Amino acid sequence: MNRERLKGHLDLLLLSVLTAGPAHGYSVISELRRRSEGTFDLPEGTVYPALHRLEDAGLLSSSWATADGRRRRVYALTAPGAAALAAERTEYRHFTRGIQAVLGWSA
Amino acid sequence: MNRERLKGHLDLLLLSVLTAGPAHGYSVISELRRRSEGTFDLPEGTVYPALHRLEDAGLLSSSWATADGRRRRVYALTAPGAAALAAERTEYRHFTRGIQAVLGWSA
DNA sequence: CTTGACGCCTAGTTAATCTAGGCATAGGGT
DNA sequence: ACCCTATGCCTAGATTAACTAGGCGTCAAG
Repeated sequence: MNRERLKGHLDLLLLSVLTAGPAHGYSVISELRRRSEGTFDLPEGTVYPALHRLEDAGLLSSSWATADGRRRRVYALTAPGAAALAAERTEYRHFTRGIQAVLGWSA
Repeated sequence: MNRERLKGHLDLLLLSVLTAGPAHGYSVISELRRRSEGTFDLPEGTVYPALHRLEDAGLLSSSWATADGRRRRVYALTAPGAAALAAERTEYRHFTRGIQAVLGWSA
């Protein structure tokens, strides 16, 4: 997948994964890869800064956890985050409708 | 429409518009706005450089025309351009399938 | 004791798009 | 005459999202 295509859609993906429940960064990456069947195999350098940004924006909250001697930062969707996700979904649909209209796809 | 979302999809849109026949830059912008019902209202500073890039890549060919005392550069899809468009469409579908899979949309 | 999976992080780079201007013709309004 | 808008083209530089390329550390397997 051409990376440029992802731009502007990353937050949608991250917030979406976290609707299933709190998760740490590494597992978010795995889950994204698993759900998309390899289409979205994002480097850590993409995901971690994005999670930090979303937390700074108040859309996620995080806390440290330890499992098997490894420390993890676990992220959870906040109420504003859920609202932002809903907005992202709406915008995404708007976007795809626009593309389809231009392409002449009735779908 | 958040502009970031467009990134990586611009070529798809431009090439798509030109499947309807040759057109000049300004009309491509209008057509994009019309077909998408205002969703894609792109600044000239976005479209003109993109058309130049596509022409440099051999996906478009251009020629000057004059109408009503105004000069226009008319762009037409080349054979490689049509092939690139087909590839773009496939990649776009791949992209949307990935998103939908992550969002849990069966669509 | 090295390799790989797990797990986190960030400084600097890249590159696509946008901003903000410039230039020119035509026509309508005042 | 003058200005404004629509039409039509262009580009240098700014913006900014995502990526590259590293770093650090734990643990289990071979």
